[in-house]
Amino acid sequence: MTTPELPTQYAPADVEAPSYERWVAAGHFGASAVDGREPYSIVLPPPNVTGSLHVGHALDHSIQDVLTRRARMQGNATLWLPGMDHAGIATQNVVERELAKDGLSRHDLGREAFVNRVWQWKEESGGRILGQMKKLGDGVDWSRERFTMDEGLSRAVQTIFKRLFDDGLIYRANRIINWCPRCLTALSDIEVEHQEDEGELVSIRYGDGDDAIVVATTRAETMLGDTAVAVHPSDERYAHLIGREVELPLTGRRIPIVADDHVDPAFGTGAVKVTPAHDPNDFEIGRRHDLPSLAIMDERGVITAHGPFQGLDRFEARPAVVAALRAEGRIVAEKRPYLHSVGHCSRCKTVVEPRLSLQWFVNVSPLAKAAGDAVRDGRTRIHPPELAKRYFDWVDDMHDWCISRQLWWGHRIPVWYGPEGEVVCVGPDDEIPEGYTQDPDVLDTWFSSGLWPFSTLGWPEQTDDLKKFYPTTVLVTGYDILFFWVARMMMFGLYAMDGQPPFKTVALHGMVRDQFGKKMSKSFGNVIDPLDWIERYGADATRFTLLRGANPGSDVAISEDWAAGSRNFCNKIWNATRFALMNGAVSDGLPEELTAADRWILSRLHSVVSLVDTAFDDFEFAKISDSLYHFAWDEVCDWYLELAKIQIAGGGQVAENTKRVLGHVFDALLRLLHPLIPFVTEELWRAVTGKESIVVAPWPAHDPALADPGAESEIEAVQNLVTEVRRFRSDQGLKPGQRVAARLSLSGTATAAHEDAIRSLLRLDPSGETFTPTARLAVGTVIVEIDTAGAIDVAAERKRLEKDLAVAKKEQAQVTGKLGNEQFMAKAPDDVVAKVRARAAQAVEDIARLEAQLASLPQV
RNA sequence: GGGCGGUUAGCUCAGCGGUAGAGCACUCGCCUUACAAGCGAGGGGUCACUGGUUCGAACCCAGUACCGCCCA
Repeated sequence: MTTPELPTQYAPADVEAPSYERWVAAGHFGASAVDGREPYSIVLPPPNVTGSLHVGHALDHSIQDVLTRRARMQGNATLWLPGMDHAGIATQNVVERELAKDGLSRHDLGREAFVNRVWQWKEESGGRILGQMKKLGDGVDWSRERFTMDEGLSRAVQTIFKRLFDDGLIYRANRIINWCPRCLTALSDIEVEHQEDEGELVSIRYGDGDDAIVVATTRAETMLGDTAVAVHPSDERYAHLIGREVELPLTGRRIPIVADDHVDPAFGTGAVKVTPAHDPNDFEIGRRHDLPSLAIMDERGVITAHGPFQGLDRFEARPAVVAALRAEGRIVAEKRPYLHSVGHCSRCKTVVEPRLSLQWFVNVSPLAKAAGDAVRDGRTRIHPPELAKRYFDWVDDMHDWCISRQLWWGHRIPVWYGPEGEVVCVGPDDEIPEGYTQDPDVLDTWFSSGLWPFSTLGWPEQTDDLKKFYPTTVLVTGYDILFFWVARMMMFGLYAMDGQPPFKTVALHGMVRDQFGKKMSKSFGNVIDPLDWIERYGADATRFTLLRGANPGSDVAISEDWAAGSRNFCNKIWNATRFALMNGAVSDGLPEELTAADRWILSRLHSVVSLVDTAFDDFEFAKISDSLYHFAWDEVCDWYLELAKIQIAGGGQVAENTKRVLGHVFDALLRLLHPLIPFVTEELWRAVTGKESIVVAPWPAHDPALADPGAESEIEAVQNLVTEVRRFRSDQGLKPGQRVAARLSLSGTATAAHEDAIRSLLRLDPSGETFTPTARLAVGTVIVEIDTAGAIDVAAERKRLEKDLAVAKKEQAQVTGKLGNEQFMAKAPDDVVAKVRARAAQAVEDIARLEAQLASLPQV
């Protein structure tokens, strides 16, 4: 490409899709198990096939893309493996809603037809996500795309189920589980969201006279299923009642009063009703006292107990029961509203009903212990480390995991029942015994996504992929699913892979929030669609905005303004590179002879490479983005390009050399930026180098030999001088373009060799024969005399000088205070004392200079 | 109730023992031929509060207040 083809504004839409297609076609993202280089592997946390990518995914994917793009440039055998999970409940819900539009339920279709219907939906919905990933620029290996319901992954599910079953770690039991009466399935503990809801607390008197006992409840309707009242064994108020029976109102049943250690005597009246079939704690009490469990609701939460309440929904039954009790004079107290914690289905927000039912469970204790130990002994590192505690709290106190779901969409439980009640767990290659029927339930989606880091690599076969890429290098995900998902992968990975954890590092990021740090929510109307931003600002700008705010483990606030800022940055890079190309920048190695400006920018480049490399070690994407942003904009664009203009304008060998330095700097800068903003850098880098793709270019090497403190201080001195004089010009109302005559006394200072550059940057003409300065500036030891071509604004100048003088005097006071402090002089380290001494000297000099300048101002 | 994190410029956040920083927003001046998605200059902070440690604290320690998150 030749320069004139680059327009003055970067147009992401023209560049993104073609670049992405070219990358994929060239096979740049493909990984190979026979690649002899160091492996670097990441498995993408699979998005739900039902959903679409939101801005949180955009952050998660951007981070993984940055890591893998850099790893690839560093010469690793790099794998980023994409895929989706089947999201059992969510997907089934979506398809059932579709059916409901036609007045159909899944039962009308039957299991097989329904599942086929879901597969159809999966094709549609999954395709949308893939398209979104391409728009973001995700450099994933599409040839390895996986889906949790694929044949291979299903085989993995069945294999591990059988192995756990045979090891006695999977069992079936009648337990109180979390039940969603709308989804009609069991849920695990973590699929229940607790929130403070307004309810009621009703105190009910059971029994009469001496036998009367008052219990308090937020769920009055469950009293229909009470089979006891419990009190604490040492509670003297009730000692005389223990072992006796009391009549349960409305039912006429007589129930025992039992003593149980788990009753809190300080809560309410100290007596609690016991409903073993509808409350997990009561279930335990029931077990300890051998109480019957009386179920009073069906799977939809409708009362089945005989009597006037039969057929009422649980929420209709509640006031009805209270009213009936009140009519009998049994309501002793009522508190309304009463704030208490209520569990909701994380999928549909329905209030969860504890329900006694027969379900499959994983005995997690040995698995969870191994998962904790792997982090404790450093085989897996959680980053940032503060979040490891949350992980430990969870795995060290994990309850058995209910894995059966009463759904049709998912991996069916590989257990078959014989006519005589035989139970057989069937492995993928086992034969199913004649006449047996399969368990109707499917497995929790997390059961299959827990296998993701190795099932996607071909497990249970010992594939080359598995050998090459497991354990994966790093897992990138939000801290919110540390125990939903990460802990499960740890448990299964360690179990299936002989104690090898699935990842060397777990890098956690935060949630994406709006510009005020508020959570994004549809009802609040502050949701940002990443695809919308990609269209309006470009994929690079979208990514850069997210990455620039991404500090390890902490939330990321973003706003439209910042996306515009990122777009501006991309445009800046675009134009700067365009300028370099217009001036003949070539990247074919550095010249022998370098100017101070050249050595300065190379020194700065070297130091930013080192800074970026260090930040990568700790996943400090904000720091990476920020240092590159400032290096590119403040140092390359604002100063080096301006200095290079002068060097090129001078012609000769220096001009030729400058073109090569420009080429070198932009080549390196674009490569450093590429993982963050892949599209614009690809387009520009191809133009600068004429090579095929930056995707496979090497990551810039950190070269300490380029460090040049001498050049740095020389150019800094030039910058200081130029800034000071610009400030004077601005205060004096001189237009930026207006040329004025000046006399510079630079000899003996660090700026001595740069008069041409200084004059050019400041638009100062040489002082001629008739030069008569109207203003005299002292910047350090440099004297600048200027003919401002008119009367100078004395008031403005006085104000400026007085301000500077006040600052200098404050500094002097502070610093001399320190030097006069014996303790400080005795105890502070030498280098600090030396620094303070230097500051003191500087302050004295500044004050003298500023006072002299003030004195020389004409009196008004 | 238990735990974790936070409180620094108008907003979002860096800084974590030795001269308070960035982006955006704001003010002023500029279409200075790479870029107005830009250039130059500028204003703005008792670093939540109270004690302590230290020659020295935004930074370390203790407590208080408020905010957020996780778990029960």
